[in-house]
Amino acid sequence: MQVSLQALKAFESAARLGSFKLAAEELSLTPTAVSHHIGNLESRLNVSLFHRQGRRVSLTGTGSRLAKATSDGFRKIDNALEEVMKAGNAVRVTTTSSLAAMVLIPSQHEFEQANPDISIEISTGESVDSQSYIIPIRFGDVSFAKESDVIRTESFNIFGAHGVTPPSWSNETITIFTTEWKNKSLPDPPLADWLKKNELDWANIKLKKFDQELFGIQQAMAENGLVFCSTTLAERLLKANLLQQFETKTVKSDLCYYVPNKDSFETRSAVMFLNWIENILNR
Amino acid sequence: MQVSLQALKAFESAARLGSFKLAAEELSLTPTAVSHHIGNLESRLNVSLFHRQGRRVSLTGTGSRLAKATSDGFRKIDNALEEVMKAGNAVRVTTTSSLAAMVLIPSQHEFEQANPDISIEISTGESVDSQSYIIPIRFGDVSFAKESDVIRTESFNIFGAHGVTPPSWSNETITIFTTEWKNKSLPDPPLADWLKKNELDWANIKLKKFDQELFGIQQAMAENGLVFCSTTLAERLLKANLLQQFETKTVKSDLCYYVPNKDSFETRSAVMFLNWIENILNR
DNA sequence: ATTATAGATGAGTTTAGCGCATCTATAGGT
DNA sequence: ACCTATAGATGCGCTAAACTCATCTATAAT
Repeated sequence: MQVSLQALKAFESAARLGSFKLAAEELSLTPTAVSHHIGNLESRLNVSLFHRQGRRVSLTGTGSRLAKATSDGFRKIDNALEEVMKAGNAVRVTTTSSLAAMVLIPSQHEFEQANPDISIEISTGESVDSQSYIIPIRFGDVSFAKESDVIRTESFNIFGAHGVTPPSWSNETITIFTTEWKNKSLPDPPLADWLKKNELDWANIKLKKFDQELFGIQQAMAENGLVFCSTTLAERLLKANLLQQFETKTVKSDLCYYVPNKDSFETRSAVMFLNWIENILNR
Repeated sequence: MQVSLQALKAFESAARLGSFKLAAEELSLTPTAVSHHIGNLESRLNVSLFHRQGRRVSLTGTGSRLAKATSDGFRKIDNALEEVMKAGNAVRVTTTSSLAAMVLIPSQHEFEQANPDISIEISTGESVDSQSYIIPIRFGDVSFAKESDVIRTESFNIFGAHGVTPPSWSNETITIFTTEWKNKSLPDPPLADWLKKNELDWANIKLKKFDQELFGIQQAMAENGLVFCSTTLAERLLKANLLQQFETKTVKSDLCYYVPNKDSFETRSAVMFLNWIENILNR
């Protein structure tokens, strides 16, 4: 290399700020270092870049031409670096309200404790800017997702609020909260399968539908009722004794959570997060 | 600074060439150094920039985004640097054919010997691109030039080819080569003044005019004749005994050589050259 | 299978970059 | 007009960053 890049950086700063002292502050250096750098640059290029008017400096013609180019060049590089660093030290996730509220947000703290240098931003809703560096955890039909992208296949069961007495499936009329997705192309919750597997029928069952699993679960807890929902969402509440499960059997569904092109996330933080969330969901 | 510029430079090169080894060669480093730089970069940014496929590397998505920016940025800077360095290590001059042929070109070698790191390009003709970094040595009316720009005021005299017998001004008819500028706004050579100062008259004088002093001088030498020209151009030929001067007195003229905005040239080489040529012309 | 090559890794060495002390010139206040 | 405070220049010594060397691994080529 003919000239040092650090010298150019010092020059760029000094040129932009019109002062070696200010440049030194910006770069966390002493004015001495800046002076050395610029002197070095001038002698290597055989050009004077600043007019020295006693204790004041001003750019020469050549100096300002060079300053234009260095400023533009370094700005371009700095912007790209900032982008990359943002991506490297934070994880931005978007997903459904239900997964966010029931799993991600409650566990967020645990992850950030284990990885103090990585911060997580969780957003819900369809603001799929498809902006690079955002990790989308999608909810959908398992047959539409690449196998390697799937992080959790959904199983369903009936859960009851804490303290509710186990229902007697034959005698009384039972109200069950369940979900009817807004998006009609999604497979329905496998209630029919579940009844079959548990050798029950529709006779005494009354359904109450919400468009997000989250709402059914909350309603069940609020009204001491029953909810038919995914084990994924119920798990934490079971452990916390806010929900209970009965002697019923879990059924698989065609639903899953997946991250499109999961393996294309290259930042350390994204990789850490994806490993972690996959572990959380499947433990 | 968060990341080292040299590491970025190494990354840019490796990204562009697709190989650490080639990058190392380009930067005159060992592959080890490039590997260290890129590893360092990746760990500081918390991002992997290259996929390592055994002994082969390829950019990740993030890597190629960053590479785009760094390549653009460094290219911009490098181009500007090259411009400046060209200006710093070479002098480009344009001037009249006469000054070029009679003074600049014959002395060019001497300057380049004294300043081995500076090369001179001399061009004539009106290709005044007004391109930056070109030094124009103009020939014109002294009253039109800034005083500080003038590097030589012209004096004129009669000179004869080597071996020609001094003319007897009174008896015979004498042919004198002189100049009539193409550019009519230039002051004529001060032949009238010269005759007056030397107490001679037009009686026996026959003029032959060229549009450049150079031609008159060459013609005089070729035909053993006399030429009325500037001392500036004659000087070197006098020393070389190719021309001789007589007992006549020199007269000043309103003509001069000047360099517009002479003091605005900031490159070391331009400054060196200007000092040197001013010295040559006035010694 | 064997060899040659690209890159990774760790430790030792060199040098570029930086700060300190000192000096000069000047802007700004009294 | 003088004094003071400030910006920058310069020379020298130190340290951390950058580089190389030796060694190791994986893989492409033959």
